[in-house]
This record gives sequence, C-alpha cells and structure tokens, in this order.
Amino acid sequence: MDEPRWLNETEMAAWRGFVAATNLVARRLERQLKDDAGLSHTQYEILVQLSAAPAGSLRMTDLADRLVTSKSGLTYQVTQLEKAGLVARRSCPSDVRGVFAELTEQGWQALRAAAPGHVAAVREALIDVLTPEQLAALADTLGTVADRLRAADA
Amino acid sequence: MDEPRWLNETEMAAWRGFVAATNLVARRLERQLKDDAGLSHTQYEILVQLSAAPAGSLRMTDLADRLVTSKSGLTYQVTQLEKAGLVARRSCPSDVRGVFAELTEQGWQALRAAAPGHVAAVREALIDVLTPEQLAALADTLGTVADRLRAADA
DNA sequence: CTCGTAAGGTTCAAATTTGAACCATCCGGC
DNA sequence: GCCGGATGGTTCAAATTTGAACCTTACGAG
Repeated sequence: MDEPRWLNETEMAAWRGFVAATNLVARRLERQLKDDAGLSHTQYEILVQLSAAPAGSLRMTDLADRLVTSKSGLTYQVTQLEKAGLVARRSCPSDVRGVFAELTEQGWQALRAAAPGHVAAVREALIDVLTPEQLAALADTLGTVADRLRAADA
Repeated sequence: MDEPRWLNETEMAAWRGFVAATNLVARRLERQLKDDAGLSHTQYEILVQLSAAPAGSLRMTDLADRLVTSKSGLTYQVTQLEKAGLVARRSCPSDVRGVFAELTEQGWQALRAAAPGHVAAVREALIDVLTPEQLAALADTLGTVADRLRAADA
C-alpha cells in the first residue's frame, strides 16, 4: 500500500500526448486505408510484413509476433485475406502443425497499389509534421520502448 | 501519379517504432486494467476525463471528442459503466437533446482504486524507461502531432 | 414566424477482437 | 522407444467497435 508515484507535469504531458496521438493517428490511417484500398490497417500490416519476409511468406506465429495481435485475431484476418485472394496458406514441410501465410501475386499488386497512398497519409499525419531532429529522437525513444516491451513479453 | 516520397531510414524507424510501441503499450495497459480493476482502457479513460471535468460530468459529444472514439462507441461504453453503477446519465437543462455523463460516488471510488496500479503500469511501460530529456521531447513531439490532427479533424 | 439544415444521441447490423478451450504434433529426458 | 509437457493453429462464444440510418431538437436566414 505504498503511496503511488503520480506523474509530474512533463510525464503527464508525455502520457496524454502518447494516448491522444496514438488514437488519432490510428483512426486517421484506418480510414485512409479503408477508403482508398479497402483494407484495414491490420490487413495492410500483414501484407507489409509478408512482403518484407523471404519468399513473401511467414509462419503464423512469427507473423502474429510482428504484428501485435492475438493468435486468433491473426487467424481471422488471414482467412479474410485468403478469401480476398491476397494471401494463401501453405503447410510447413518441416512441421506438420505449422502454417505459412504467403503473399499471392494479387497480394503483391494490392500492396503496391495501396502503399503510395498510405505513405502519403503517414507523412501527413506524423512524419512531415516533425523536424528531422524530432524524428530521430522519436525513432530512438519509441524503438527503446518497443524493444523493452517485446523483451518483457518473452 | 507522382512518384511517392518513400520514407527514408530514420522516418521508417520512427514510424515502425510508433506502430509497435503504440500496440505494445496499449496491449499491456489493457490487460493490466482488466486484470486489476475490471475496466477496459476506454472505460478507464472515460472515468479519468469525467473526473477532470467540473462536477465530474461532461456532455456526451464533448466526452467523445476527448477520448478518441465514435459516438456510438461512447454510447455503448457509457451504458456499460451505467450498468456497473460508475456513471450516471443526466439530461441537460439548457438543451433537451443533450446528455451529461456524470461520475457517481462509486465511480470516484473505482477510479481512486484503479489509479495507482494504472500509473505504475504506465511508468513501467513507458515513463520510467525514458530519460527526462527523452520524456520532455516526447511530450513536445506527440503534443504537436495530436494538436495538428485534432485541428485537422475540426 | 417558418423553413431547411445542422447538431446531439441512440439504435442497428456487420465486422473485429480477444481469451479460453481444444486438438494434434513435437521434443527432451529417462 | 515412451511419456509429459510445450508449441502451433483453429474454433468458439462473448465483448467491443464502427458507420450509417434515424429521430428529435436547435437555430439562423429570410
């Protein structure tokens, strides 16, 4: 029952800013992607992660770790993308239990088509609003935070 | 059909960090609040916003703007909180259409009970991981981002 | 005063998300 | 070789979220 260490003014400002910016940016991009490409941000992220992986494919668990969703959420979204023809499931040769999600040709196309608009939106909402110094600091700071939390989860 | 301005390395790192940190922190706090206080982060935020407002009450629209949810989402959550007895609805004297959400005594108690654990989690996930300089910069940077986006929405 | 439009909230159906339960397979130790 | 606990994914029901449609009330221009 220790007295909690409340946040001081700067800390509070950082926290409020974090929450607000987080939600506002997410909301903004969600809408942009849905309107322009018919994809949710989660779905777009799946395509991005796959495109960055060798052979455009990743194990489900691996993919779930890179995005930050539950396993069941990923199953659902991959199924959606599969129905849409952007992703295909392949079984893993070395482990019968394993499943690869793989970008289809159509998936590559969808990603290429969606990327420019998305990048523009990211710039407008976040990147181009900041100075290069702020960006560098932000990258460093949030990178630290993300790494710590990932490590803590493991 | 202009060639899009892709993100350079720093920009990309900032963006990836933002997305990752955002999701990881949200996930972490969501769980902490649910486990320790039986509240979702959205619900907790509603209590916080109300507690910070005069008379512990706000108009629905006003509240929806401060959180970053849809109107219907807010209606839903306020209804949940009302069922739980933490919030009450009152009609607005000056505008028949208006509705005030007001913190009940029980709501104040719930907030006081939940706050210490939540603050501790926020510190652990974000605040205490950073140096004072990083925090100050983060507050400034994200404040800017949030303000711009709010302005853009208006 | 009167109309047309904007604003405030709620309702509704549809899409997502989540954790727990579950099934099958894998692997290290004995 | 064989057992018991971890792993990989899916399924399921329940909770949440969202945008659009809707109803009622405000309010400013004529």
